[in-house]
Order: sequence, then C-alpha cells, then structure tokens
Amino acid sequence: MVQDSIRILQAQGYKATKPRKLVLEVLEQIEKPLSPYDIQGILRQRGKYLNHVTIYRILDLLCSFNLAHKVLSSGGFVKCSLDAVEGCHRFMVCQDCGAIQEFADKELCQEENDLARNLGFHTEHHLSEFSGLCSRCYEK
Amino acid sequence: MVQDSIRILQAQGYKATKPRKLVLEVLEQIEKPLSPYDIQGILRQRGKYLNHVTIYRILDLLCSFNLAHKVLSSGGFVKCSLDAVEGCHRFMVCQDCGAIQEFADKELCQEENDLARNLGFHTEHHLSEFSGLCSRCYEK
DNA sequence: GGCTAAATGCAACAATATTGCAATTAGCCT
DNA sequence: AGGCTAATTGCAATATTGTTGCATTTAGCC
Repeated sequence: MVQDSIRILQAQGYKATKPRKLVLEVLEQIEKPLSPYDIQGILRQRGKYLNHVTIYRILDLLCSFNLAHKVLSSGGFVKCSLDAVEGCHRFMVCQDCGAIQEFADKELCQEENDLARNLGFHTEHHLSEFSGLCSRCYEK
Repeated sequence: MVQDSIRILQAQGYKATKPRKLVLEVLEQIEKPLSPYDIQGILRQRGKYLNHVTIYRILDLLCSFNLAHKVLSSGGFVKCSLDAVEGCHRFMVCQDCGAIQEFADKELCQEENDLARNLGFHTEHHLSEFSGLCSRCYEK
C-alpha cells in the first residue's frame, strides 16, 4: 500500500506530499521497471504533471529507504515488495512481458559471500538480477 | 592478450583493425570498469584519437562475443578474464580502489536457477555483481 | 489563517547513447 | 606493390538519461 510507504517516510521526518503519493501509486499499480520518464508519461496520461527532476528525487528517496529499487538490467525502478527480510533483494525479470518478481534468500547470500571470501574479496553488497520467463509466459 | 581476442574476432569474419586493438589494449592494461568516454580520454592522453561512436561499437562487438562485459553497477566495461568456463560471469568490484575481479561458479548458478524455479521463474541469464573490499584494500 | 522549512518546478546543462551517411581502411586479388 | 570492395570508422546531429542552482509553492505546525 502507498499509505504504508508514506508512513515510513513520515516516521523519518519526510512530508506526505502529493507527488510522492503519485509516484508510489504508479509503481504499485504497474509492477514493471519504470524509468522516471516512463512514470512522468503515465502520470501525464492521467492528467497529472510532475517535473522529471521531482521524480528522480522521489525515487532516490524511496531507494534510500529500500521502499523502491533500481533494476540495473533495465534501468527502471520498482516498488519494493519485501519487508524485513534477510539477505539482499533479488529480481526476476520476464524477458517477454517485463513483469518483475522480487525475492531474498539469506543462505544464497551467505554462499556468495563465502565464495568471494575464498577469492580474497570481502562482500558488502550484492547485485542480483535474473532474466528469463515468468510462469505465465513460459506456458505459451 | 589483445592478440587472442583479435584472433577470435577474425575467426568470426571481423577485421583486425587499429581501433579494435587500441580499445582492447586499454581494457587489458586498466583492470577497472571504463566507460567509452573514459577509454577515449585515456587514448587521447596517448596521442590517439577514436570517435566515441567507434568505441561504443567496438565494445558492443566485444560484448557480443563475451570478450568484454558491461559492469552495470558502475556502467563501465571490462575485458573478460575467463575463458570457456561454465556458469555466468560474476564480478567483484572494490568500493575503494575500483579494481575488478571476475569469476564463475556453475553450482551457484544451478542453485539460483533452482530457487527461481521454485518461484515459477525459468531463468535464462544471471546478472551478478558484488561490491565490497578487495584483499589489498581490506588490509588497511 | 499565517509561518517556515521542506519540497517542487524551472531552466540550463552534463553525461551517456544512438542513427544515417560520407570517408577511410583491411584484406584480398591480381 | 597497386587496385578493388565490403567492412569499418568518423562526423554531425539528435535522443535519452541524469544533475545542479535557484525561485516558487506547499505540508505541517502554531
């Protein structure tokens, strides 16, 4: 829910503004990675206007609290669908329909850390994105 | 070696041009992710000029044969340091010095595929990048 | 309703990336 | 070695993505 994210921001001293709600709404409704300009376009279709700079700033803010993530393989942003999980947030992006699914797995992170550690590397953060076919598109 | 990459390109019918060798040289000497414009700057310092479009095209070509990779967390390109391994190519990028190390692990890929499969997703490709500290920077 | 800090809009610009077409060059053939 | 031709590169223009400083507006508070 948009309201949940807004409350988290408020708890940190950030205001519950109309632009922030609009961006969160779009991210929540369209579960695919969206660029700031995509978001601007969708809002424009709905008769709303936000400056792209504003959208960039809102996405930065959301990402800084893990309320959204940037999906690097597509460059778009998605609303975070996990809360209070252990392990880094991973994404599965469908090549066909673009739909995105998020998950986390503590053990997998640990294994990755161990593997890296054996190569002398001390991991602090993982980036992990899978591309392939979601179940719906795989059926076809 | 630059020459090895060049031979692979030639085997595919691509020419062994001076610009291709120059880009490969830079990637091989500087083992950090470099943007096309970084590469252009380095070459300029050496008194060589390449148009940035040319560099983009060369990097695209190298990536299409896995002779180079784009590191998405930094947006730069690196020369591939593995050959004929099984499993996707993963990167460990040092937050301090920017140095990059590449590795692959077939079992890790398999585990990732299995995890995704349990969530209904059929993985075709992994993106996996770690950030943290290389051994040298960790000592400090 | 008015006040003030926070947030947004605006304008300009920087960085990154792509396209079409003209000029050049590598590899091949004498 | 010199010429031929397709492949490659350079150039110019443009698209896309992202950032900065400052004026204007607004949310949250009294």
